[in-house]
Amino acid sequence: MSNKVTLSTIADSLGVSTATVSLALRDSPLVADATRARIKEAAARSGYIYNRRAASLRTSRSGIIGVLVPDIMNPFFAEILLGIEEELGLSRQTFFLCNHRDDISVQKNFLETLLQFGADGVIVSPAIGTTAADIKAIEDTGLPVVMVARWVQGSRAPVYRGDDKKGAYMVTRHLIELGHRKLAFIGGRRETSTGNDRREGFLAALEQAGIEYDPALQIGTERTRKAGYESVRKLFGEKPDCATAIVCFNDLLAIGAMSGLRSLGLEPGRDVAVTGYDDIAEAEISAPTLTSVWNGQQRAGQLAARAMVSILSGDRDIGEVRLIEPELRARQSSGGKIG
Amino acid sequence: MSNKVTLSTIADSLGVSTATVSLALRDSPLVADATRARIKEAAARSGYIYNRRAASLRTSRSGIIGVLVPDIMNPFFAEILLGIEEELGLSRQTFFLCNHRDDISVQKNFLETLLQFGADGVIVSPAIGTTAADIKAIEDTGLPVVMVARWVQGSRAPVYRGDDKKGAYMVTRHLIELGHRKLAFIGGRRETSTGNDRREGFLAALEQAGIEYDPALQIGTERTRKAGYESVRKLFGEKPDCATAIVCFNDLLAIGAMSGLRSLGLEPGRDVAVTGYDDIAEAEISAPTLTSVWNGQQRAGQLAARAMVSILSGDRDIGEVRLIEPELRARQSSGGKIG
DNA sequence: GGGGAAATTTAAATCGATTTGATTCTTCCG
DNA sequence: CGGAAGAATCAAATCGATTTAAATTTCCCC
Repeated sequence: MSNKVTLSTIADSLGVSTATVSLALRDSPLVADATRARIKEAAARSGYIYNRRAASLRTSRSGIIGVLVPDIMNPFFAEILLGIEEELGLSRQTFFLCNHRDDISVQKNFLETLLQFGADGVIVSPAIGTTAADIKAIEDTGLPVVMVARWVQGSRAPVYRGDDKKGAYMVTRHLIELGHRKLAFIGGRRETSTGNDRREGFLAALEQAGIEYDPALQIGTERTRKAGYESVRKLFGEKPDCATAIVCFNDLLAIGAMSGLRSLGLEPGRDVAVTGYDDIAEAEISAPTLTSVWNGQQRAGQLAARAMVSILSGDRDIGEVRLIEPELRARQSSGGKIG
Repeated sequence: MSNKVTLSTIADSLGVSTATVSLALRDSPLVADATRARIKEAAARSGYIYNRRAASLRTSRSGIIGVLVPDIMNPFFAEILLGIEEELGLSRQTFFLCNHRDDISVQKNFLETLLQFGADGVIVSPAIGTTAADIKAIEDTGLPVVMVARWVQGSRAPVYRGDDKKGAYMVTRHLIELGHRKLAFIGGRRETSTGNDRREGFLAALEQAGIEYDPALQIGTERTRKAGYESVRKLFGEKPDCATAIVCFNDLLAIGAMSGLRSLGLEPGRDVAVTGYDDIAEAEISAPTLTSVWNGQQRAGQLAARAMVSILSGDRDIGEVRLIEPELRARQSSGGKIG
């Protein structure tokens, strides 16, 4: 209750020095057990609040880790966050979250703020337009950087992510094996590494099957349910038979796409096959259930966080499992397993 | 690039005192224009990074606002965050986000951390189980508290939220006017103020219409898509005609519920009416489109943030529009407007 | 009981920005 | 030219915890 309890308040009340109090509270073996007990008791009783800014000013360690993601509303990134949260919680690190919305100036501002607060490290899924030089600039200030989900051409910072190209290849191949020859691809914007990689996987599968690709069937858009809905209405609104299958960049688009198909009187999984990517929780309970690719985003978040913790504790070896093996999850929407 | 640039680095290089540098960088009218220009130029050139912990140690103002929400994956809270973010961005405040997952110990830990960092204020949507005494305890440390979306019985901290009772009444009434007499209610857990309020609104509408309520038709569960899906399968799996309409606590449940109905061969909006709550972006593009209640969550976030900013800048009058008027958004899923 | 090793405790410097009261420098007018 | 008012700058204290070298106490054994 009393207005400001500091180390010296406690020290004075007990007739010891602040040095002793500081050491005692941090369980230093230097102080006698009896003294430690007295001090801890006094601290608790007086409602002492540890002042991190003072401590961190002195030690230049803040216990803060910055986490930047493009879109927390997107379950893909929300699941990454879950993984990060879980792992950082274990080592009692606090994190500052930034939702940069792929706006590079938001990202930049936040990084600046992190520096001002003396953050210990950054875990980032970089915004569209981030360059290797940008990443380098952060590292040059002494802030270790770990990337997650997205990577940046030319940067040597560690990245934890699913193998997007391989996963996209797998799901496309799945559709081709079911007999589809006219495949649309939605949401593969080239500006992000994931967009590029998944697109490449898609094209690789087509090429391998000798299918020529029709660029008109590729709509690069936002990656929201709404975008999926609208893209499908645009594509199929005019020509309902333009394609028999839709490969979506992610599950959100796929869910929107299915809704879009229905609004046109087409039944997803029967009239048109639809696949997603990421295998978010919703994929299992959509109607029809959604064929997707498990991408291990939660695991990627975990690994990235663990790597950061290792780096901060001085390890140089931060584990080399950085590319997560994707898994196809065939469900009703691709028509592969209707019923 | 040089390793640590501080105020005195700059001061030395220019042959002035740190006092002058500090004042100049903060645009104090005390320093001469020419001097200010020289100093700013030197700061920029040397890559000076403002050290907030040092500043905040001295001033005891940190520029940090803590924001706590139950679940960032839930679009309802994500939209609140959007509002908060937008508003705080305007006044260049940083915020620490905590996703407490309705775990009261997570909430407690985070509040402790905020105190240690010397946060200036807290905007919170309290976890289940939070008491007025808990809120009081925070306020007693000198941290101003503003609540959003949820309120706590007995607490006098300002709350910005939609009028849940009224909204639930409106949507239930809408169904009754369409002729429904057997209404189920999903997700109205009593532990949160929103759950309670919406449930009361629902019951009020029934009572007013002279409909007796069947407790078996009320399933209180999680508030996820998955829970909606499963609840419906439980209710309608055994007795497909147990109800003709489902009032869901929120849109997520409603979307899951529609999916659940479909999986049982029932068509939402035709065989069974479904309504949601919150009017999240997805409501408009689900198939069928979802009847919901606009709850103004983004606006609530904005207002809460604005109130916090006012409080911090010393205003005592923080505006009294704290209860947002809900609006019914009738769409296809309630069968009120099929086609 | 003396001496030295081991165990405790402490004084004081430090981290970097802010702020106040004092000092120095300008201006300008009588 | 003297000096008062105003402008610009500065020295030094301060915020609160950490840390190191030094001081003090305790302990043990001969």
